[in-house]
Amino acid sequence: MTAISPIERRALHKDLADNLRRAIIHGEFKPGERISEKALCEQFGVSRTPVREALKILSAEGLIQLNQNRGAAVTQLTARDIEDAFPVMGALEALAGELAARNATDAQIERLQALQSRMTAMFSRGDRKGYFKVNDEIHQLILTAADNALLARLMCSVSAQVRRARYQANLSPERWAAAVAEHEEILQAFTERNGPKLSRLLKAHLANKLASLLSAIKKGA
Amino acid sequence: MTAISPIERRALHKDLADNLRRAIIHGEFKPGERISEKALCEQFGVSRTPVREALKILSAEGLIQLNQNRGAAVTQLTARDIEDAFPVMGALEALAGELAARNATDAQIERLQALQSRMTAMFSRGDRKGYFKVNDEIHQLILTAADNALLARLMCSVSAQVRRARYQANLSPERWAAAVAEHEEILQAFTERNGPKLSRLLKAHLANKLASLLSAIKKGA
DNA sequence: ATTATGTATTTTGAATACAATCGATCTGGG
DNA sequence: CCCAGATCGATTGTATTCAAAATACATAAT
Repeated sequence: MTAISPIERRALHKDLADNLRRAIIHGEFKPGERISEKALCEQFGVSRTPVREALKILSAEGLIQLNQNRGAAVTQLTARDIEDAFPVMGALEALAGELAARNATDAQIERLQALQSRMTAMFSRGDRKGYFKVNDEIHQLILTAADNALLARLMCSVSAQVRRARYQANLSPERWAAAVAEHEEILQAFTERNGPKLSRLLKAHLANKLASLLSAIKKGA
Repeated sequence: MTAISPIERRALHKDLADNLRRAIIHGEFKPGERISEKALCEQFGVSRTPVREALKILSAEGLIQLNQNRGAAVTQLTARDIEDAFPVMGALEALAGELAARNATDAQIERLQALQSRMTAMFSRGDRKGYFKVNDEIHQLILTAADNALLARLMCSVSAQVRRARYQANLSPERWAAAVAEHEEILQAFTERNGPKLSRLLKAHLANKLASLLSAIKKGA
């Protein structure tokens, strides 16, 4: 017997925006690459109207740039962009950590512990994709625990850009191992509900992550 | 003799978005008010396509909400929204202050001093509108001095919401006087290039501002 | 009288059609 | 051979048209 639930009716432009966003973040569209409306229409089998609406959304989110009469192009992440992201993400993550440590339910902390061990497993198995997935879930959980809609919105937008850089610049094995260790410490602080410590660790973790991204970007450029 | 400058060719949807954004922030569209596409078309004398594109942009910015098949409505600012904005704006402004104190040119600091006295003049003259205008210019200048594109983008988006609340909730005379005094201190810290002090003052200033907004919103609701 | 149901009107969603702009290629002159 | 200007194709911007959904209204049944 299937349960009865309200059937969701999604708008085309929303679906398109979601698909494109994921594709761009995952690097399926390369930075700087031009995006043709017509190509998208054929690819998705829809008319130009919803495609154009989706592009406007992504443009507002900063994932693509719209040039007058010259179409859309995936925004290039420069070294400067990453450098700018450092302090901003730092400030936001620190805040998220503080709020999360204060507001998290015990269930959420348990869930965090579970995710942490799953992530460690991914690492020892060498499963990059799985690792990133769990990693994202952890950050998502922290954001949920922080319980601040505005903060969530901003971090979502910023982290999309950072994730994009992460797909561009491949993670080095050394950095990966370090990241896992750092996450262990972060979890520890969380269970202690030690806000300041958590905030500091998150900040350091981020700084390390971004520094590694930055060097990778610079090497690539 | 008129100077020759490149004529800008702005896209219709961009113009529309800019106009609507200003209108919403200035409270010309009331929170919760429904926005009819047809009405906008007639008002601006354009077809629905660019109007719809503009609405998508504003929706991505969080100024309006799009309900499936039910059109657009100006987002309601709840007390919770303002409460959430507290720590976020605080973190961002603190960061902006820190960066600005480090990076500002002498010319920018001079300009800041000029703006400060203009603002004081507006206050003593009781010119609310002029005061807000100069006030915005000051915050804009700090953002410019901070020289961080990402930070600027985020603060712009968040402060748009806060400004919206400001137009909703009328500033009390006491709060106004206090704000002017606070700005004086902020300027002082700036000229001293005292980053930490600046950061602290901006944070306090913001907390006072938001607290006053919050009480006004709550009273109104 | 009140609730439910069917119909009409309005409004939004998406597709198509038309206009304007840009880039590239082609042509003629130096 | 190279460069300036015109022309053509392709792509984007805007308007119009068609389709689907939601709201409002009227009617009927309890």
